[in-house]
Amino acid sequence: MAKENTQILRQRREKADNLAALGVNLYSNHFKPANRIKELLPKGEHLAAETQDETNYTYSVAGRIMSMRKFGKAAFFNLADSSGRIQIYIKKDDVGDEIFATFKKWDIGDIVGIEGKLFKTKTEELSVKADKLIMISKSLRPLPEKFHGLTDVETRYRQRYVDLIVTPASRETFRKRVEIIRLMREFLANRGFMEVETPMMQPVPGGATAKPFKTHHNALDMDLYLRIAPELYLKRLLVGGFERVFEINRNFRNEGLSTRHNPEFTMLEFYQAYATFHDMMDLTEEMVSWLCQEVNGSMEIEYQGTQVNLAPPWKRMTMDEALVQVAGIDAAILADDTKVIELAKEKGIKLEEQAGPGKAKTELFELLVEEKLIDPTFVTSYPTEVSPLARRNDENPDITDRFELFVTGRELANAFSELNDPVDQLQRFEKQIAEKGDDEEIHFELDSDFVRALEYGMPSAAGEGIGIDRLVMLLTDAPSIRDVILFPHLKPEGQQQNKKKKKKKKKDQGRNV
RNA sequence: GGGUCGUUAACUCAGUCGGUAGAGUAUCUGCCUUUUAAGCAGAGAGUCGUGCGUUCGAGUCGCACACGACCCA
Repeated sequence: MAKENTQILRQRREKADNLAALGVNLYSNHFKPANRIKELLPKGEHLAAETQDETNYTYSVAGRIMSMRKFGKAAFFNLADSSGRIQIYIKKDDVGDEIFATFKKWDIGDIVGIEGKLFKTKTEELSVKADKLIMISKSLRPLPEKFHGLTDVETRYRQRYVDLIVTPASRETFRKRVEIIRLMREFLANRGFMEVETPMMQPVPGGATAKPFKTHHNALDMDLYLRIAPELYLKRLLVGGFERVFEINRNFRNEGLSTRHNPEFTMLEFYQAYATFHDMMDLTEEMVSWLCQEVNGSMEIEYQGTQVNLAPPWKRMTMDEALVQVAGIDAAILADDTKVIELAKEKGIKLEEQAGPGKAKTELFELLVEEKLIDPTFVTSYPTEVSPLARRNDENPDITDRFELFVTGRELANAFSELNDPVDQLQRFEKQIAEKGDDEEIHFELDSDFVRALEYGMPSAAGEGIGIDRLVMLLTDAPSIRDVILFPHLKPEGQQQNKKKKKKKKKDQGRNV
């Protein structure tokens, strides 16, 4: 954290005090800008250099002072509101000695209101010649340097408000994020999907294999988990008769942080009755390529220096095909259960005792294929062994009617024809519990109410999850998930002492035992 | 969890072989009524991430820790 009593902060506070002493309200609340800056720009387009707007209309705008060029008896500064930026010109002769004297105490970073008329300077920059000025909010901290801006990523994440003030690219990324989500809702609503909200606090966390966060409800005196996925609740809604549902909201996973993982992340999950995973592929292809076109104006984009083409149709291949075509594995090995497991071990993959060929294939895929799938590729026919919630293929019970979507070597979506046989589902849950690995934090409990729901009958259906953060990363060319989350999780600043104490305590306990 | 790199003024960054801490922007003072990384002259501004150590002397060398970035698991 920045030191809190530096010279520059003291000077700013003094200046504010001086202004207040002159009777200026530093935090006034009555100025209502009649115009947004963006509206003004076309109104002055036709003006020639050094001429004033012939309508002589008085506009009013409000915003933050971004830069300032002061002269003895005049000044230029740039004012930014959420719509854009415009230059303001103030002249002592126009506003009078008193007002000009208070203006001299204005700083870069202050939020102010301006009334005035449009004109063009001799360098042909459209500007507002100020008649009236009002202080709306005095800034007590200096903004980062005007030329380089804020480049320290830690400060950009911790003090996103400063980042948003001074980094246009950052504002643009978050505008795009909002737009992507808005368009996604529009796309799904147009196809008859209903947006619903299901519990974020769940007594039994399910729908994925992940470590949950635990919390506690005091009045009920019961533990609850922050959801790792909404899947099991959305399927209950299919049972209830809502045939097309979706939810866009946060999931929480109590796992490591990286450029691709934030503990809370946003997922779109949607379910459609009487559909198969093939329908989901069609829908996904259509939706994501359209989103890209809408947001970027093209389906061909660059992600971190790599060209990616999102124009349909997208490649579709089974996991076996991917292992043969992309990883160059002999098809004969894939057909032989023991040889597949041997190959995985040769490649250095550690498999648990009970792991079968399906697990081995999936691991081989992750190791040898994933990162090579740059243009969007649907990989289908995942082994049943690694797909506890997906419907088995009618011809081959060892594989499921499932796909994952990969773009730029990363998983972007996961979908399948849903398992709606309650007996099969119960058995798979039981098997999962019996085989629970050595990781105690992965909380796997049987959701018997979900099985009961299936027993009432769930229509055949397909469902899908799309990681919104990763999609936004792709469509905004962001290298880190923290660049697309407004307030990403970071370790707290300045708590060294606490941590040290904790560590010491642990050590002491260790010795006593 | 492991490795590599980074942390110096509000911001962006220099800092040589271990010898009194530097620049630009920002700030302050003066001049300046069409500038736009305005200009000119001057000034102030530092817990060199934190702690311990080596040394006559540490921003610089060593160790530990914190935070961050990247890579790996």
